[in-house]
This record gives sequence, C-alpha cells and structure tokens, in this order.
Amino acid sequence: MQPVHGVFKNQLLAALAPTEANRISPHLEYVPLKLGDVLYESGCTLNYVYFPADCIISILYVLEDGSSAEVAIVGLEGLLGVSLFMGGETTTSRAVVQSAGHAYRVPAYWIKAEFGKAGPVMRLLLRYTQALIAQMTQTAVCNRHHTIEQQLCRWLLLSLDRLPSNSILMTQDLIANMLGVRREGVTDAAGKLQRAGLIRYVRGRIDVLDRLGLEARVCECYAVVKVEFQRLLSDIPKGDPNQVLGVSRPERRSESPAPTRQFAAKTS
Amino acid sequence: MQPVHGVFKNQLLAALAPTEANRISPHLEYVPLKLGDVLYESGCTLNYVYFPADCIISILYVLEDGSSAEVAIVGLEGLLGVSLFMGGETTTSRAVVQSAGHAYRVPAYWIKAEFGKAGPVMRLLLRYTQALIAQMTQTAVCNRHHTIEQQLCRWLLLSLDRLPSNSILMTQDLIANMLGVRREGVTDAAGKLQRAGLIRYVRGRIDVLDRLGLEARVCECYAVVKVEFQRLLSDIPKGDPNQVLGVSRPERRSESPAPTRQFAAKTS
DNA sequence: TTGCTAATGTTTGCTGACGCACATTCGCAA
DNA sequence: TTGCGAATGTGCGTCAGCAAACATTAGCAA
Repeated sequence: MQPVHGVFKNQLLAALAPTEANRISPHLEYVPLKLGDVLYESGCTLNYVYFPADCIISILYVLEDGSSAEVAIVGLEGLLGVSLFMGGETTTSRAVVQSAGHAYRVPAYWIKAEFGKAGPVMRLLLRYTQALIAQMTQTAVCNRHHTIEQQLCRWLLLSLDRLPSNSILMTQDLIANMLGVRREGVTDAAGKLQRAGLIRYVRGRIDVLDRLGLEARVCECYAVVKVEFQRLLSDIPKGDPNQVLGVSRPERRSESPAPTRQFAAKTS
Repeated sequence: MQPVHGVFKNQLLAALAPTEANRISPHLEYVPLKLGDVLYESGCTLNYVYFPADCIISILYVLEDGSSAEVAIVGLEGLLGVSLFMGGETTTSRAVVQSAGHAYRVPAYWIKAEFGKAGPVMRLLLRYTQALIAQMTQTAVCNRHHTIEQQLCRWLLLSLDRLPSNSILMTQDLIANMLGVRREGVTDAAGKLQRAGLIRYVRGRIDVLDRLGLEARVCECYAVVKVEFQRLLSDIPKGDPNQVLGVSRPERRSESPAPTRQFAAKTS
C-alpha cells in the first residue's frame, strides 16, 4: 500500500515531509488488528514497527502472579516498537490490541536503516519516544496517588482521544486488567460515572455522554500528558535535514489545555 | 578534567571505545553535587548531561498538591538528561540529588552534536534510555501492586547498587517522599526490616546488614530491572561505527540474576 | 423461545495505607 | 551541659481497595 503523502491516518506518518513520506510509503503495509491480538510478548522481538490508524494498542506489564498493569497506550498519535530503533530489540512488556482497527506497519530492518540516517525520521521517532516516557512517568505517579475512579476517567479519555467515535468496546473486566485493579472496583467506579450521567454502558460497550464531565473528574495526569504530547509532537519542523536542536519551550502547568482538543477529530 | 580512558567511574563513559572516550574527555567536568540539589525542575532546560560517578540522582514527579513519587534512579550506571538528545529539551519531572557525591558533566550542545553523528555514542545513549524506560515501567507496576515494605526493599537495593558502601544517608521522611507514601509507613516497614536484622538505622543513616535478606523480601521488580540493565548495557560492542542492529537476546524471566551482583563493587 | 454463558451488580469481611495527634529520642549547637 | 529541633515511634479512627462468594441480567445460539 502506498498512500499519497498527507492522507496517513497516523499522525506521526502524517507529520513526515514529502521526501520522507515518499520514501517510507513503498514499505508500508496496512493491516487489520483484532481485539486481544498480542503484538509482542515480553522478551520477544517485534518484526515490524506499527503505526496505528484507527486501533488502540495497550502496553502492559504482566507480573509473575499473572496480575498486570498498563504502562502506556498507543493510538493514531504514536507508534509501537520503540525498542527496535532504541537498540534493545525487546522489552519487558507486552503489547495487546485494546481496540480493533488497522495499523500501518514497516519492517524492522527498514525502520532501523532509516533511523540510522539520523535525519528527520529519527528525530520524529525520538520525540515520540520522549512523549511515551512522559506517559509512563504519569502512569507511575497516577498508580501511586489517584483513585480508581480518577484512573478510569483517565483511561476513558485516553481511549476516546484515539477513537473516531464516543463508543468504547471493552468489558469492565478487561479495563480492570489494564488498570491493574479488581473488576469490582471498575464496576463501582463505572456505576458512579453512569449514575452521574457521564457514561452509559451495556455489556462490553461504553458510550461517553459527557466528555467535559469526565474531564472535570479526572486527575491532573491526563492533561499533563496531553500537553506534553502536543509540545513534543505538534509543529514539528518538516524536512529540515540538519535540525538537531529541538524547540525550546520551558513553561508548563501554567497553561491548561483546551478541554476538548483531541488527537482525533470526532465523527459523532 | 581529562581522565584517561578506562578510569571513568561512570559506567557509560567507561563503556566508550578509546576513540570516543578521548573525544569526550576534554569536554568533561567533574563536579560535586550536594544532597538535595535540584538539577532540573519540571519544564526547565538542563545545560549539561550528568554522568554520576559516586552520587545518586532521583527522578521525581511532583503533583499539584505537592505530593511526589520517584519514577527512576540514576547512578554510576547511567546518565541524567535524556531529554536533551531525545529532542524535547525539557521533561515533566524533577531531578534531585538523593546521595551526595560527584558527577561528570558535558555541555548540552556538545552531547547533541556528538549524538548527531549517529555513532557509537548515540547508540549507547539510546540503549541507556531504553533501560530507563524499563525502570519506569517497573516503577509503575510496582506502585500498583506491591506493598511499602517491598518497595522499601527495592529502593534500598537500588541505592545500594549505586553506592560504594553499605550505608545510605537518608531520613525516613525523605524516603517517604521518594516512594510517595507517608513517613509513618516507612517507619513501619523500616522497623520490620530492622527487627529482622536486615538493616540498622539511626537518624538519617541506614546500614544494610543483610543484603541477601533484602533480596529475599523484595518484589520481582528489582531483579527484572537489573537483568534488563545488564542485557542492554553490558558487553556493548566498542568502536564498531557501523553497527545499527542491536544484539538479539530474546529470553527473559527464565534466568534469575546472581543475587549479589551490583553495578558497583563494594568497598566495605 | 429457550437456554447458556458472559457480563455486571452486590454483599461481607479484611487489610494496607492514610491522616492526625502526640510521645519519645537523638545529636548538634549555644 | 543544656536546650532545641529534627528524626523516629506509636496509637488511634477512617477509607480505598482486596478477596471471595454469590445474584442478576443481557445477548447470542441452538
């Protein structure tokens, strides 16, 4: 598949300058991903880098006793397979498809070669990696300090940002696995949100009715990560092959992000 | 300061081939760092990359209400300032000196230029960054699933690995800040460890008496990160300027790390 | 339509950690 | 030596989340 530059549904690909976009296009494959697909397992090598278009991938860590916790979410704003160009080849985590859909993928050897050119593609991948680090940082902090309800709000918003509609297809049991809590805890929290009129759910499907209401209940972690993603990944200078230094933009926390800005434009 | 290649007390610097070591040496400065020094604040640009020699730096995230949580520890095995070469310039976290000592530092512009050469230095820095990601992943999971006592053991072992002696200079109150828990919780856990004969502590000083005992009580997170660091950062091929692909080594968890191997050799 | 199964709701302890208040003790400095 | 303040010990009551056992309900398939 060779999409014309500019029509990529993945935002990293879309941010490429024509030169790079045309170079990568012949190597891209557009593949469907089913809910529950495991793209890589702890310690296993990935053969492709995935750029989600309309799917969501969850990066989980699974403990020896089988309990788990999500450390990051990847959707159309990012890519899966950072370890391939970081040099480690494998990671300690697992990647699972959390929401079915499609992704572009490039063979590992190709992305490594392109990365080795130390050009705009490399810089884009590294910036995304730093954004991913910010997300993981916030996950760690959120796990320590915030309640299940707050974390559920965060999870719903993160998913919503990466989906084209207001519906999330996911059982409470699976959400509990992601958050690393009991299913009953999710039932509790989801019940509160439903009674408050923020969401409606039935057997594996959650409709978000009041996004602003969720944003009012979520902890600060959501906005912090969102602002950091925007800082790192918006207005990336295209096609400046010698740019090494990044944009400097020190302030933080003083700004509050526009509450309804998202990675994806809503269709409903 | 221009140390001869091979005498660097920082392990990343020590892993450099003579060519790179000689190139970086003229730009290194060896500086003392005091307990509590803040090397960077959320959103502030760092002017140097620091390579700790005998100090420990804590990467913290501070919430709006003032509560905090450590997301990673940096000692002689690593470096501080990943965001400089990742392209984001700043991070959302704060870096505080947790144990006084010394570090080598290189000006930001220099490390960026060197990184831009896409040579062995870049690959080493990226591998370390991936190891850091593994540490942050584990912090997130550990925060979710493990008790204060387990986390205290982990924290003590992480510190011990980066110190030349068995003594840690740190009050329970500060440890509580790092772990993101109450001081009383640390007092409780530390009391248990002391009664079990694993540690002895008096007013801001903790002596580890039985390292193996701590390792018996710590959660799996400690070993997972240690193994991952060794995988990513040991036996790095020196001076192969065209190496792009990393070493492949898929297995994990089957191995249990030698319990007393450390980053630093003990002096006492 | 009838089941069956997956998904959700609910209850009863229980435990780890919190928040607060206060007692004690150690070590340094006047 | 005497304070004094920092560091540590301890004892509440409270609460979020856990564990396990169930009840209920919604959707799909026969």
